[in-house]
Amino acid sequence: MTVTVRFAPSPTGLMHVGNARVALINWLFAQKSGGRFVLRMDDTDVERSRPEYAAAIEEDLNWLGLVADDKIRQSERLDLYNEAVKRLSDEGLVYACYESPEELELKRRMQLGRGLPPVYDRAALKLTDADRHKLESEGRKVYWRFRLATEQVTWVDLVHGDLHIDAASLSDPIVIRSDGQPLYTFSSVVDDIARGITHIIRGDDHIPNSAAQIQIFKALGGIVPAFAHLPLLTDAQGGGLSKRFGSLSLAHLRGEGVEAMAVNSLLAKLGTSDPIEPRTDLAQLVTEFDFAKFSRSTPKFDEHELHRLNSRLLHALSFAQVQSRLNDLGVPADEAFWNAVRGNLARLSDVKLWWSIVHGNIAPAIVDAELAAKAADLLPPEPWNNETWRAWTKEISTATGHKGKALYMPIRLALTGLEHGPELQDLLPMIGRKRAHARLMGQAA
RNA sequence: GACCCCAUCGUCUAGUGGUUAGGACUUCGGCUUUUCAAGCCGGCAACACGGGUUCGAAUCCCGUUGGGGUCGCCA
Repeated sequence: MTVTVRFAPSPTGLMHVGNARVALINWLFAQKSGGRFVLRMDDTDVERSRPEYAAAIEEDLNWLGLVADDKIRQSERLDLYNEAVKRLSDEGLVYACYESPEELELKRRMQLGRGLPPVYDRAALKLTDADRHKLESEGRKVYWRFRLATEQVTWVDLVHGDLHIDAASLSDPIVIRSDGQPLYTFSSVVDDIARGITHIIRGDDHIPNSAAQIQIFKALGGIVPAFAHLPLLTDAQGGGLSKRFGSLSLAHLRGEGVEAMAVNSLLAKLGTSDPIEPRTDLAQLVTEFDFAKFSRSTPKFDEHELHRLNSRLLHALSFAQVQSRLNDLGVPADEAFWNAVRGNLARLSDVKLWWSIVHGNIAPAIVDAELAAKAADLLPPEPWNNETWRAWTKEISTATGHKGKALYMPIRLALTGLEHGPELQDLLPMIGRKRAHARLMGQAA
């Protein structure tokens, strides 16, 4: 059977690093197994789902490079769910209930107050046909629950190993709301069967769901897929990631100039035994992927680590890998320039700054006018090459007696206007004699 | 409250009864004649606690503590 996985976001908000990690790992596993990756929009919650979020999620996924082999929307498949419910209710595995949400909430509060687990008491199971008619004639809306078998549900999880949940500790899941809308726990299983999903890879928080869903898979006559429950990411303080939702959204990170491959590299390696190192393409992440490398404990996601990784990634990018994007930024294709400056980039758009320092017009920073003027004087005639810098600074040193930082820093400031930057040996020939001379004399050039 | 998951340097982890407890990131120091980056060399830094089992425990068992998750007509 071909491996088939799915990423099933609900389009109720922007993708953040936690969702992205689940999507990535699904995709990597599919690639590694020569399988398929299905994108399923879980948009059955009509009140919260928004088409613009669905579009944003797809945009984020494309940015990361996680292209789906197949796309489905649950809102377009309601008939499928209704038909499945009909089948199960004929078999007595799904039953009609009539409590209002408020009544259920009250029941839960009372159970909690008595120190009991807030599990549905199955009162509706005791209803007779006459009771049901009466309730319906009173205008009560019916909703449907799946009747869980009281058993120990066990499975071998790809990351956790043996897992077991006592179904008695779970409420019978609601499969159809009183407004007729199917609910996730159920519709998800129907689609997983319909699409032949072989592996469900999702967050740890779904472990209790999985127990109920395994029973639904069996009730529907489907093959129970393998499960992999990934430990949820926490923030650097160990708290839930949801608090930082906004700033950790993919859209936000992208806006900050974080590379897609920096995100992919971190998310693929965090919580695994592999060192966290930048990878410039997804193919390498695919070959390195293995569930056996994943730890069972919750890793901390550190935004600073992402930014450090982003810098390291940029420094390692070859000219060929960025050429077209440099064009998009309006920076002419120049391999020598790229190789000179890439080690100083925190984000790709920083190249624009260096391009203007080399070829544009900037104001120099003069801290030692006398030294700068002398240096301008000693500028050799062009053509220049990588040896020019060494020969020139040596002459300045002999002429002025300056050396070390006292020699180099004023010149760097005059030439680039900045304290930090690439090797001047590489930059100087690109800046050229005319600009260098003007800047050393304190003129913008 | 009930149920589930988890516990090794600051962080990500290796380790499956006998190791000087290893690596990566961070950090610190040094080298590469200035800065930044990269590279190399070196240093600091961990088995949550308490009981067992055993000749021997980071490793197996029990308990405690701590952290995370779930208990929705959300997904």
